[in-house]
Amino acid sequence: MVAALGMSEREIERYEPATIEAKWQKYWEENRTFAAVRRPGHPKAYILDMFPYPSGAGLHVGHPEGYTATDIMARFRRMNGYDVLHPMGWDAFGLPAEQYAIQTGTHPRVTTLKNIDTFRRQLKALGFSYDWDREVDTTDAGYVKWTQWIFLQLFKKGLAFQDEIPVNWCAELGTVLANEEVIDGKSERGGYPVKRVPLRQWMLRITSYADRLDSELDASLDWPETREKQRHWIGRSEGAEATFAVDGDPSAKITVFTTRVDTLPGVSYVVVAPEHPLLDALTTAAQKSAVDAYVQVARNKSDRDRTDASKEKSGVPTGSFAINPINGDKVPVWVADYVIGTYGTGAVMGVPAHDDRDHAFARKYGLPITQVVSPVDGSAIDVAAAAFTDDGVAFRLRTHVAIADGVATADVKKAIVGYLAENSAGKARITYRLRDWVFSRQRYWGEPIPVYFPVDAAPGVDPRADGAIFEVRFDQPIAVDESELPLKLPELDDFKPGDDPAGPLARAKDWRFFQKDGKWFARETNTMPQWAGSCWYYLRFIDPKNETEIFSQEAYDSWMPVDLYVGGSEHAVLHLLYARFWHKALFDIGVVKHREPFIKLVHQGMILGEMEHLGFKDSQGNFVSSDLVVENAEQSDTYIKQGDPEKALLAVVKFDIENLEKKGQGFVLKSNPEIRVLSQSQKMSKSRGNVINPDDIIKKYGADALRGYEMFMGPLEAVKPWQTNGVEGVRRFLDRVFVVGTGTIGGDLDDETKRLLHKTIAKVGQDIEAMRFNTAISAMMILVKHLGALPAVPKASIESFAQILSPFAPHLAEEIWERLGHKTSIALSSWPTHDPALLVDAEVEIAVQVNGKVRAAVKLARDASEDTAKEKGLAEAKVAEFVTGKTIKKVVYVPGRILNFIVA
RNA sequence: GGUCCCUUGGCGGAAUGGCAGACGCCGAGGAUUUAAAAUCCUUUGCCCCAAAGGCGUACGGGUUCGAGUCCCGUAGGGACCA
Repeated sequence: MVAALGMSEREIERYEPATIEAKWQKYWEENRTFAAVRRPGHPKAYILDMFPYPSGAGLHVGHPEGYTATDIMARFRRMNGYDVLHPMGWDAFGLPAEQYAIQTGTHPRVTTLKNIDTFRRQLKALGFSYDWDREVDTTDAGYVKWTQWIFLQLFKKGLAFQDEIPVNWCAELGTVLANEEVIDGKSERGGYPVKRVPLRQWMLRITSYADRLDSELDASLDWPETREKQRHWIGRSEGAEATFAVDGDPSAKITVFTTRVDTLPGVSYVVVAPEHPLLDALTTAAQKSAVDAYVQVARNKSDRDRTDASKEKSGVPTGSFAINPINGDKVPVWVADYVIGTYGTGAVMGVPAHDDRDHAFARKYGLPITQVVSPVDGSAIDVAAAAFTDDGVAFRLRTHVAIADGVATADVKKAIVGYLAENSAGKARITYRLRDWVFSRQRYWGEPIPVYFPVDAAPGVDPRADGAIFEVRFDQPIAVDESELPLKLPELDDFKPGDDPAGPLARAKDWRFFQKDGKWFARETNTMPQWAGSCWYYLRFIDPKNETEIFSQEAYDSWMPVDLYVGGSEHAVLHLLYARFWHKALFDIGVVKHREPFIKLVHQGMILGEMEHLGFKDSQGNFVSSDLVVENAEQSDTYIKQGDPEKALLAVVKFDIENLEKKGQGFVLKSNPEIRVLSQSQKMSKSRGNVINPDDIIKKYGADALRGYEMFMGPLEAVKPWQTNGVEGVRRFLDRVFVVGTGTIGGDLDDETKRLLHKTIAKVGQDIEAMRFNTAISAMMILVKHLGALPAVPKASIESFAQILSPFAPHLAEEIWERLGHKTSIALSSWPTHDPALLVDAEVEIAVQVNGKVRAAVKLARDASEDTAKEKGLAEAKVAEFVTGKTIKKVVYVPGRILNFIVA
């Protein structure tokens, strides 16, 4: 090919990404090429990445995946005349810097700033078109000020409040964790044990937004399945409350919540939670010791353990009886820990015939099981054997209000709710699974909560003195005045949490206590969780340096809402739900003008390590087929033989693909086809040693190659295994681009090249629009191969090609663009136009089938008539062979697509 | 256990219901080279020496002139929830 370009005599210049990339990164920075500027009359695009936590490990290959995708979108929009806001910043509060501080004494700020520098350098090396002048850092005082300001707005609206609640206290981490940060009784981060203890906490009343967080997740948002995940998390359920009178105690009433109020006539017992306020009153003298003992045990179990469907349910009778409001039945009242005190009403009705959990409970304790719902055929069911939990029709109801057999479940519900409402014994009610958000952390490295409390002490007592006697009036919180924000963290030498749940800030006495008008006050010593800063950073990017307002109205109107938001699906529920909650609260006080912040959401799929083939050997050195091997539950990445009582660890042997062959769905050893191996790609992790460092890839292949490969791997949303060979493939493509783009330029555009060029321009544009980057790259590869085969590359074709390449491989595209004689950045050029007339070929090749089997292909005018097509099709020898001597029963002809002869 | 998603060559993946496997990787053969690397060309789903032909999108059914694509069921995998 080089010879074809007439360059064999000359010194051949090699594509050197290191030189080109550094040159253009410097150019963009010096020229502020990507400054976000709003021009009248232009559309806008706010294209946002989930900003990273700047960890000490630096960038991993997952970051450039989503970041390249948004960069392509941003560059594409700019070339199409949009004003683009494409910013980057740092979610920089968080535990690792603080843990490091505890171990080494290095201030978290020092660690954080160092890590940010690393991340910034790495991101700049990838050539992303961020407006770096808008960088935000959640730990920066200028940012913390507005995080605290939002907290104060929530506080003033009654959305931030204190509560003494049983929380997940992790002594090792020295902090309280949110329910979602606790997995199987251990902390998500670190795996330390978590205990339930009552503690004063700041809470955010997210539940008061539950209905809107659910209902406003509507079709106007272009979101993936994440929408459903959030719906499940919020867990709206329509049901009813029913109030049971307590037999012999006119003052006591037990209200239960149920989604199956139609089964109220089938209640055999009522259960209250161990935390239920009436429990003491309900417990008879005879049952007191049993109930007390039961409550004692239940107290230390987590909600998750208590409600785990796979665990056996337990309970104790209270000795009292309740009156069923629908039929006057007397049923026993039990206490059981599968009912959670803070959920619903803290009490449920037991209908063993129609609920699996109640069924198991009734069988265990010998409670009656009465069928009140049947399938639509009205049949009796053996409910003693299993619960019938489907909707159906009424079955032999005994109720104060007459309901005939055969009435549908939905109508039974209405009739019963109607009766309950009329008799003040219940009503329809909607509940949510969503809980209020525990918002305080007993840590140092977070935003101080801008609240203080009066201190009660004898006159002259200084609460800072050792042994001083005083009381902090936590019941009288006072908001820090907005003019005093930001409330900065005190300097500490010792960041250890200690065993005081008040947190390390409690030790900074000169910071914590202050005098005003001669009276002592104490600051809140809890800090905010890491979520706080990320709840609103997208709002700060629009006006990041504003010191007097959170942002200006002009900036808001210029850029909001976010048009495209790309990030990992691990944030599908929490971050995105919290951010939506804050946004709605800000909407209600008129700070923002849109109900939802993120119009379109995309999750990039995780990049896994390279595929591995693992064989297993037992202690005798014999291979064990992988279908007889299971992962050892006690230690990840270790394996044991299925059903081995000794749980002896198997030796793991990595195999090269050369030693394996395909059999069925997997691979077996060539040397012994009975032995299957485990073929898998795993998450990248230090311990597995399969981590790919982007710096190494850039050094060896260039940033453009890394960007291109990550986009070429497959669909953005898919989980994909890394293949370093694939990077080499993309690098070869870029090498060819360089040769073509710097070779002999000239000559006229022939018709075939012209058509291919226009088709490619159109396809790449459409593919970018739909974020199908892999197929866009494939189309460009085809074009480059064609251009490379020409004796000289027509200037118009290489110019347009450089432009469509530029969102993907911006450095190389700029270099070619400049060598073609352009003085301004290709990033500021206009996306090339294509002629739609050139996209459709006048003549097309279509397949000719006989009985659905392809026998030949014919060239036909796109709009050829059926008669012409038939004639041409039958003229093909292969077609004739299969048609001759048979009757043509039918001809299917779809112009430009298919010709099918149906013969008998 | 529930909900949702997925399953296409040796690998990553393409395919508005219309010629399955585009593009890339790996492999094979060739050119170039003193030799190698790099590069370029050819080839590359399976069966069959080859051709002709047949078989092929996890498996079993169905709808359709035509199914990777739509419907039902089964198996396997993943995510979230419990």
